[in-house]
Amino acid sequence: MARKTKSVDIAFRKHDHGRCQRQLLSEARQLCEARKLRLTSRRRQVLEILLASHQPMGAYDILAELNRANPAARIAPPIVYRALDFLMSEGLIHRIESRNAFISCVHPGHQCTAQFLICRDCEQVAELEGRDPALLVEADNLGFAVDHSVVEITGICAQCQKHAG
Amino acid sequence: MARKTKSVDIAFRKHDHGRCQRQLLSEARQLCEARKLRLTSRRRQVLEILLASHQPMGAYDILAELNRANPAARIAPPIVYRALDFLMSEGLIHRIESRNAFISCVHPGHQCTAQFLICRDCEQVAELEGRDPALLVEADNLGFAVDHSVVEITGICAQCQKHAG
DNA sequence: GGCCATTGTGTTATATTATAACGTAACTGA
DNA sequence: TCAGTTACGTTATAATATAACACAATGGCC
Ligand SMILES: [Zn+2]
Ligand SMILES: [Zn+2]
Ligand SMILES: [Zn+2]
Ligand SMILES: [Zn+2]
Repeated sequence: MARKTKSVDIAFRKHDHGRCQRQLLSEARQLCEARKLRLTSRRRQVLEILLASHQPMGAYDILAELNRANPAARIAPPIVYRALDFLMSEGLIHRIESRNAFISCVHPGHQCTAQFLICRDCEQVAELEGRDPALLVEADNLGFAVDHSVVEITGICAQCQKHAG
Repeated sequence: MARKTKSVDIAFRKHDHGRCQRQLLSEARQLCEARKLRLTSRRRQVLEILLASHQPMGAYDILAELNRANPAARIAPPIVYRALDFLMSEGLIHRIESRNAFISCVHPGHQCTAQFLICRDCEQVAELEGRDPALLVEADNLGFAVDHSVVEITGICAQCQKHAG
């Protein structure tokens, strides 16, 4: 099997993130159009805030950003959580359970099982594709019907190891 | 490789849980003695509350149990969280990140990477042993130094599928 | 266009989960 | 018994998330 690192480690490599951002937003638009869903302006705002980086953000950080962008409005938590629920349900963002945080998906619509490498130094998160075969076989042996999986690996990314070493 | 299901699916099978409980408490005692650690009465109380079932419990549920057992005391959250931190640091319990809950470890001291199957119907949690080779290879390719992993699979266990079907 | 059903938004209040900060008690080793 | 350390207790508060309800926008239908 050839090694695929194309979209795997984007967060940990230098890349044209402006392009990356526009690309992902455009994919989100297309995906919603195809599914007859409304990517409303609030939802788009929240998505754009998450697309601004490959780092996870807490709901209240997103809330603060929203309120900075709309100084007149005084937006409250439920608005953010509802937008996040929508974006998660469509696979446009993911929740990082071990951080109570949210992050934009780097391959929206793939319906893959998301897996994350989380650097506890630089706080960047890389999203990997694929499933864990061994674990699913084991689940199968137990007659367990898988629904959703959370795979989050914490450690130190290559970049931060260099800086420290 | 032979299939090992010995301790893998204990939470999803009938077993003598009284015995299971006593066994795990005894292992915890031995482990703390070996490591010159103090399994104080508070810590033991919290562990025993978690050992009472193979279901995850929230910190405040544990707190309520503690206060039920000690009606005179009025125990406060930090006491519970400190006991939980101790028990986690020694691998006697695990945190279920996707539930903000805690569960007793079924093979304390193994230093394994814990992996969980979580039934969203009966709420039981089975702890599997082992690591995900594919994912770790990928982490390695990226020069990522793994520290800690969270693997939580949600779905419906065999038992609950039967009841529903 | 007017109507209805549905979906999305805004608002207030509150629930749930977790920690900071600080003082006291218990244990440990000399 | 004393000092150093670890664990416990207490108060207050931070951080995360949701309930409940009113109103607005949208979309299909006539
Ligand atoms: Zn990018
Ligand atoms: Zn994704
Ligand atoms: Zn048992
Ligand atoms: Zn374990």
